[in-house]
Amino acid sequence: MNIQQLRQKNKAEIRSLILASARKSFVKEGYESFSLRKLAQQIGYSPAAIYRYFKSKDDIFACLTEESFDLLIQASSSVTAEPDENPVSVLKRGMHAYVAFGLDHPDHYRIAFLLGVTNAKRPHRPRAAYDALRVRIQQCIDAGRIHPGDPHLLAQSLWAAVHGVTSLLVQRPSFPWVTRSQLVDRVIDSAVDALSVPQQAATQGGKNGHRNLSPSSAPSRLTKVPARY
Amino acid sequence: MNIQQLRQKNKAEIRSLILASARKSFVKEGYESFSLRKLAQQIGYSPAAIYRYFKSKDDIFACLTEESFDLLIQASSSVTAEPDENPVSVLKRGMHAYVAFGLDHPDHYRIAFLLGVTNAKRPHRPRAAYDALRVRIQQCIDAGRIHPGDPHLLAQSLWAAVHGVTSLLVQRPSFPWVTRSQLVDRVIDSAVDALSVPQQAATQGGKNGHRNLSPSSAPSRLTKVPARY
Amino acid sequence: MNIQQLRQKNKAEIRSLILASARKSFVKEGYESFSLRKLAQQIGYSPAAIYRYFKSKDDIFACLTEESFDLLIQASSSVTAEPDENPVSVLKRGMHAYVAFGLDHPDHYRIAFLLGVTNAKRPHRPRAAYDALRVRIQQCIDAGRIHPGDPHLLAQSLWAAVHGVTSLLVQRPSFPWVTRSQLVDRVIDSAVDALSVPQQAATQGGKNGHRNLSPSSAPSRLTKVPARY
Amino acid sequence: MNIQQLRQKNKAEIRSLILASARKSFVKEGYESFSLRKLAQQIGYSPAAIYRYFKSKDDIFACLTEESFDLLIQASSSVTAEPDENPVSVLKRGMHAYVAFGLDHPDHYRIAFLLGVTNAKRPHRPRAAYDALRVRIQQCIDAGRIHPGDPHLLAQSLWAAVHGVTSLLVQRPSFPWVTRSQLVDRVIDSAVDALSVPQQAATQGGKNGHRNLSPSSAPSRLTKVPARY
DNA sequence: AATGAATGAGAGTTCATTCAT
DNA sequence: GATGAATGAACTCTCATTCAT
Repeated sequence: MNIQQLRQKNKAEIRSLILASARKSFVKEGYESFSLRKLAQQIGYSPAAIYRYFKSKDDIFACLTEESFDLLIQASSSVTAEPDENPVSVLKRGMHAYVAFGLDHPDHYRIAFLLGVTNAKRPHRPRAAYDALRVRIQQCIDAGRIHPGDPHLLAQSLWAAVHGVTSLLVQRPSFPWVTRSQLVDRVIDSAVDALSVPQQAATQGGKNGHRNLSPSSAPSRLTKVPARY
Repeated sequence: MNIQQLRQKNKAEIRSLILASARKSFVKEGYESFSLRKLAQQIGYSPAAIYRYFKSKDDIFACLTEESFDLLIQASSSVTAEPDENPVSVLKRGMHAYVAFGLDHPDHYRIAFLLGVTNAKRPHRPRAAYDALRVRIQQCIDAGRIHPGDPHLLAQSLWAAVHGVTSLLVQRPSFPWVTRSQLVDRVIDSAVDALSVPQQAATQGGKNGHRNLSPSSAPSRLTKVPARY
Repeated sequence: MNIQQLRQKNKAEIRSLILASARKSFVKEGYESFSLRKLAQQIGYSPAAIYRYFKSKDDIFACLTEESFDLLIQASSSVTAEPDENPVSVLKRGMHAYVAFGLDHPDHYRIAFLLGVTNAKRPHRPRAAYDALRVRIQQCIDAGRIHPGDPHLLAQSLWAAVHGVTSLLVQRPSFPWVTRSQLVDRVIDSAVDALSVPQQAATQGGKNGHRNLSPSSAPSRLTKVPARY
Repeated sequence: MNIQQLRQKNKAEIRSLILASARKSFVKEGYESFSLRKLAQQIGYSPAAIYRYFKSKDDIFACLTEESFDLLIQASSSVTAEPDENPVSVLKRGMHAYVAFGLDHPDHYRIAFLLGVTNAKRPHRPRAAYDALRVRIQQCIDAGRIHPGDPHLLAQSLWAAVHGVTSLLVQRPSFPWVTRSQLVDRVIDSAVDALSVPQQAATQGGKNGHRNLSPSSAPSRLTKVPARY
């Protein structure tokens, strides 16, 4: 089995194995019924063995949230500008990457945002993800594509948008949502376009330039965000 | 009869007391360290006494989430159109009421959206709040103030916006947010205005009619949402 | 309902009602899950109300066993000699009455013999039933129908026989027993006949006078024990 | 291997220790006041430690009754025919062994027959003991020593006899019994002899061949059942 | 006569954690 | 490096019982 093989590996990998199993158990069974014993059983170890790799249960949780944040930050920072790509497109692609990460890894997103706070005994860093956002906004402003304004305000409002759609979809999977791509596109487009300086002549030929409320396909084409949600 | 009523009233009050204390403990100490014993101690009862008012711990949680949802729904539904008020204003005021409720009662909001899902053994109803939103959007569309489109898509995108800003502010209180009213206004304005049919001539005399990104004061003036956040 | 009507009655009857319900609950659900609360609920009273009628839970149990013994004694003592009935017949009828009581009221029998002992804090009286038996045996001896011997030894051996068959049938109802009447007849006949002075000439014409091992129908005819088992 | 065996042996021994203590506590204090906590205290363990050896309280009870039945069956099956021993003697010795086991191990007998039923959630097996009895009876019939008849009827009647005397003596130790050996001999002799084909010429010279009601010493001499009761 | 409210005690059970091996 | 054994603490929950009303 996978587990047996992994058990032969080194410490770091076993830590990862434990964390992965912990995350799964934790998200699936909820806080109350998560226990080190069950975790140990799932990975084929004795409960005591876990203490070779983690100081305590809290330590596991801390690592769990840390890891989740790292991945989230990495996912949303990994978006870099393509040659000749306009900064608004980069901004939107970053936001799509953020959402995509949350939808692709709901366990990580849940842990990072649902439990990381109440339980955390040391400060965590959603900050980094936010900072990347703010930098990209500033670049849009500098390029004259977004109306000047407090970059913090703008970044926070965009963060609210992506966090809102992500967390709703992740936490209420059984709600009768419209298709994920429609919803995500709409949220991101609304949030960004509302801040944008209209690019009347070039991009859209319509005389009044008002935004089209049917599912905007443009962002999907521009960005490389997989259409999987 | 009088006695019976008194007793029932008393019982209901004690139930409320227990629920209030439970909510506080629960939100403050988190799921793991919440226990009936501590709860009982906090309200000066023996652990066994609680069972006169609630069938079990799960029952307490169920009541907790139910109550929170009821209040949230009630808060966001309570907004009704004033005479001659345009439907977009009503929509925005409803969204403000939603956010205001979350910020005013963060415990309720946390319980409704953080734990209501993972833990709930019976389906809950964020639905009602969403439906109110959808109806208001439809009224905007009917009035020609919002571009026609799938009301579900529009409602869900607005919900994402208000939930995003609310949950971020509630869950990350220590983050260096801009002022709450600025952020909330911006998020709501962006989300709604992005969907709106421009009212060029009448409301804004500027030649290009683009929205002003400095804190929009218009909605605050129009709506009666208290400026408490 | 029956319960409602009974509730109007006097103290003694309510005591009986409680005892009856207690017996049923107790025998059905076993010792471990029997509780005053459930008992109270079953009879439509509050738990506290029971204390108007019984001092404690132990008191209820004491009364329960006492009552069972009383009924058992009464049942097996109620057999009296008919005119011209020979004493062996009376003896057997008494034994049949004992068994019949146990089979007809398994709850009473169980309580009297299964739990009355371990739990009893004051001495109980299976004695009376035994004494009746002993007296009847003595009458048989006096009539020359049973070989002389220690009446205690004889009585105890007969008691063993009837208790054995009764308790097995009562406690192991799912065992594949032969028909109850066959088994009971056989046990009583064996136990008594083994002590008896053969009545060769009159009753059985066979030269060796050995007993017939096919289901002896004679006792059934002689006695008035209902053939219900 | 050695270590593993030692550990297993040790584990088995501790299980036995726990079971023994449980049996004693249980029989002595009765069902109601038996608890894992007290049990743990008696054997010098923490309550939680017991769960390393038994899955639950019910598991302990199941093992308890199982063990008791095993021993009872083993005890009564262990009687085998000596060379030239007549089958009636074997039958009686088997019955004596049954009673002797019950008297020697009253706790086992109580658990097997008092609680094995009410409490057992899975069917238990008094059956095996009964089957051994039936086989021995059949051998007596085949040898012409017992009158032909339904072996089930005969076996059940004998079982009633031995169970009756055993359970009375075990459950009512304070009753003024005659000496145990007298009573047991009488019960077994009556039950068996009543079924037997008289062996007039050889064994008993008396012209009427009637059984002697003074304590039959014959079985005691023939059998090897210790005269300990 | 009966109840609602309350409690102290205790039940079985699970947990995170330690430590000798 | 890993385990078996063990524990103290805590859990949810039920119980018999009391007492003011």
